[in-house]
Amino acid sequence: MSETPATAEKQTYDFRRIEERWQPFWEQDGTFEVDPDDPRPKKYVCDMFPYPSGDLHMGHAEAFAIGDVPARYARLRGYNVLHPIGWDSFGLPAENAAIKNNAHPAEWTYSNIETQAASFKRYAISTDWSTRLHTSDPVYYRWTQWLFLQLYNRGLAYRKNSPVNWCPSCQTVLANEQVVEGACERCGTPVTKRALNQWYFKITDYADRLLDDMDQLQGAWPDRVLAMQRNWIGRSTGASVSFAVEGDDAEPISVFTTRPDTLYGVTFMVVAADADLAVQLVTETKRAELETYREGLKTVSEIDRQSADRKRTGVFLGRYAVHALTGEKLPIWASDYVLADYGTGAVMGVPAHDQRDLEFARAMDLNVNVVVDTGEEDPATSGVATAGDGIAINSPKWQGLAKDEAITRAIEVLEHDDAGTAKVNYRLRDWLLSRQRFWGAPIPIIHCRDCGEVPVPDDQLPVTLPTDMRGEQLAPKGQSPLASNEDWVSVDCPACGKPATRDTDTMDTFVDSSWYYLRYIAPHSTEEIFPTEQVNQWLPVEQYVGGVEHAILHLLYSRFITKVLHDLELVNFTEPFSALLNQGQVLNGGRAMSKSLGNGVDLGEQLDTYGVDAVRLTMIFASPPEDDVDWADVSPSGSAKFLARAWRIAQDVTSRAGTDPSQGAQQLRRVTHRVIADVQGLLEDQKYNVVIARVMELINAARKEIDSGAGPADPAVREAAETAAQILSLAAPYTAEDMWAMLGRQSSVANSVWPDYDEALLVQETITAVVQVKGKLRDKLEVSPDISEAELEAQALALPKIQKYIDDDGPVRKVIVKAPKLVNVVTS
RNA sequence: GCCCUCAUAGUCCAAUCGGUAGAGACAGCCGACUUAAAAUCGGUCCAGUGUGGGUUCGAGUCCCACUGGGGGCACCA
Repeated sequence: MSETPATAEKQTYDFRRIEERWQPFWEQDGTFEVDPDDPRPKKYVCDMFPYPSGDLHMGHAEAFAIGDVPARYARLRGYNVLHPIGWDSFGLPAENAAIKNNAHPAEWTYSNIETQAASFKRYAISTDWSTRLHTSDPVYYRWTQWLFLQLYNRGLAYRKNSPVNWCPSCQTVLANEQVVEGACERCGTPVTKRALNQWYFKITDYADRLLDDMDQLQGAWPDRVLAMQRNWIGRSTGASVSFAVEGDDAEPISVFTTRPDTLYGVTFMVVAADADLAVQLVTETKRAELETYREGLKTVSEIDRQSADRKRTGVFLGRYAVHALTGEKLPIWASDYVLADYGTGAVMGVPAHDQRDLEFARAMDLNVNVVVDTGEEDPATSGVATAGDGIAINSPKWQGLAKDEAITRAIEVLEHDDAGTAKVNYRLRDWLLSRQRFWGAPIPIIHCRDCGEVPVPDDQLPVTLPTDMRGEQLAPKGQSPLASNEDWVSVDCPACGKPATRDTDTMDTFVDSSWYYLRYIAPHSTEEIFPTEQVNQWLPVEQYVGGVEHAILHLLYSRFITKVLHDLELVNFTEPFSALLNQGQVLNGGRAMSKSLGNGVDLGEQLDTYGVDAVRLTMIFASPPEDDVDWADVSPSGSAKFLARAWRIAQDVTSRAGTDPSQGAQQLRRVTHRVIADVQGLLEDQKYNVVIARVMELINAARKEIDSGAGPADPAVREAAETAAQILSLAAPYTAEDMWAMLGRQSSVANSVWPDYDEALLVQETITAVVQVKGKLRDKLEVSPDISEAELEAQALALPKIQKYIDDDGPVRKVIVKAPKLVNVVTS
């Protein structure tokens, strides 16, 4: 903390020395701890918490460097900042490691967490470590279980038997969101279907609100994320239509259609072959055929089933439906091209105007009735269904109407005849949350022979995982390893006291992560899930930062849970994250880093070679935060060079701390204040890369002033150096802190006061006005910034060059003047 | 097929309201310092904004069409 007199011997910038000096300082000083009684306005900046898979990698380095910028800036602007950290510490990799190493998943998990925590401290994230939470701690998952029971009590958690996505490798079910192109998101194994009794959250009840509340997020969340969620929810409007079924006791079949105007074109009905409905409808003579068909489907992978050029297959069920309007007989078929879990699992076949139906009709030799004239070739001969707009034909009750009017009319007719109604349908399915694995929060339900499903009473929570299961005992067997632990499974029924069994499934880890941002407010509370009053003060999260890979899963689930909590009156807001920033990926050579490509870059090595600050600065400077960073295109050594250059400016300053800058070199002061003003706007706009460019500009200007201007003693140089240290503290905390100390200011720079810029210094003494003739630049003028339009026009027209153009091009038709920057002379 | 998004020097990227295409950096080249090199300092080269139209006095910026890259959804009736 020397005064660095001009005569003192200069040190060189040594990032290792600086890191070793300041990391312990921040920890002892409690620089980033949150005081709950702090009266200043609150700001909550949150990074998506990491999964503890080994040590931190380049992706973490980018995400957390970016997230730290708004957190640190809010601090400098005088906010009481909450910037917490935790771990998403349940999940399959821990279990796989445990099986391999004959250990308990907790060992691998908590050891990795410690490694990551140490790396985070080295990486100097401005975090309050007392907020730290782990979703695998009983003190946390007790409340995950409590949350489950709240949903259960509201009828939002239920069990149903239905065909589900099954990953044969992970030996567990998968949510729809976890199936990517027919394969398991985690391991890439083709997913198959299996009928299982599973737990679901009724997220579909919230489909409308999840969609409509996106209006609040417009502009504050990336467009593509909103688009993806909209896509995923997939609202489509149309009608439900009921078709009577021939036979004594047959229930009518209800279908959903977006094209009720094509009703007269229905020539057959199709039900999903894997749905119960098919079994109910089939006649005895066809039963065996249907069973054979259904058996065959089980072996077909999702990828094959979805391939477009597959042949249409199906079984006639031997039964007929009755057309709702014409009374015509319609054969009922079962096929795998109809999905059991969308709509009602049945469709009306309109081969003329739906490609899938047409292909099916051609394969099964069914009639094709054209009822919309689109001016295209007859689908029956072309093989191409005409799905576009057109005029209704062969449709007595809406003959001649255009598509939209025909749809409206068709719904009126259906409602009048009691045969159907307007209907909205969603692509979104209920959230399948049970997993047949060990390392997750057990579902707090007890199954009793007499009482059925019984929730675990509140005072018996948490239902903890056994701590003595390890290695092979955890191997996947198609049901949870917990099922084989009889001591754990056997329990007295809380309702009747008789012997009963625990539910042996565990919850999807997305349940854990759907509410952790609320828990950060009081991570150690054993009394309640979170303190509502304080949560309402801190939340919604003002800036949420994380990767776009969570655009649907985590973010949709969190939005859903927040709405449920709102309905339970536990929070007073309906959206958890007011603003979202998706940082890009870190690539190397144009591609994601991966072992198989051998292009991985080790974060630890980068930190050892260039220092923490240089790596952080590189991440931020490389590109706008939402763009990818290609490590092959950037220069951490260049960043290190710049940091040394900035650091030397602070070292060169010879004026004393507290020196009044007002008499300092005006030119440098103008730069400094311009930079402060610009940087504020850039930070608001999340253009963090440009912020760094501005500090570089400031450092360059200060260097010039020291070497060939007013010299190191000038107060403007100190002002520039202090400003640079403050801005740099957002991205390069070690260097900034050391500069701040060298400048004789009290640490920490992280809690310093952001400088006010002086408006007067932003005003230029003269400004360069451009003079155009017909929009082309022809001359320039140095003018006062407050010149009048008339004066500027007069000066511009008087310029000899401009006169010459006027003479050549003909008379002046119009002069556009935008004082003080531009004159455009329009000649004819 | 539908939807979102991007395209500016060799490279990564800037450019409030439509108003001088360049703030910053990497790489390159030249110079100063040095016995030499490194480090440092200074200087310098480099595009008319993917293509074609349109609006305008004026377009990187707004509109339309197309091309190319990235991403999402897709047998969803």
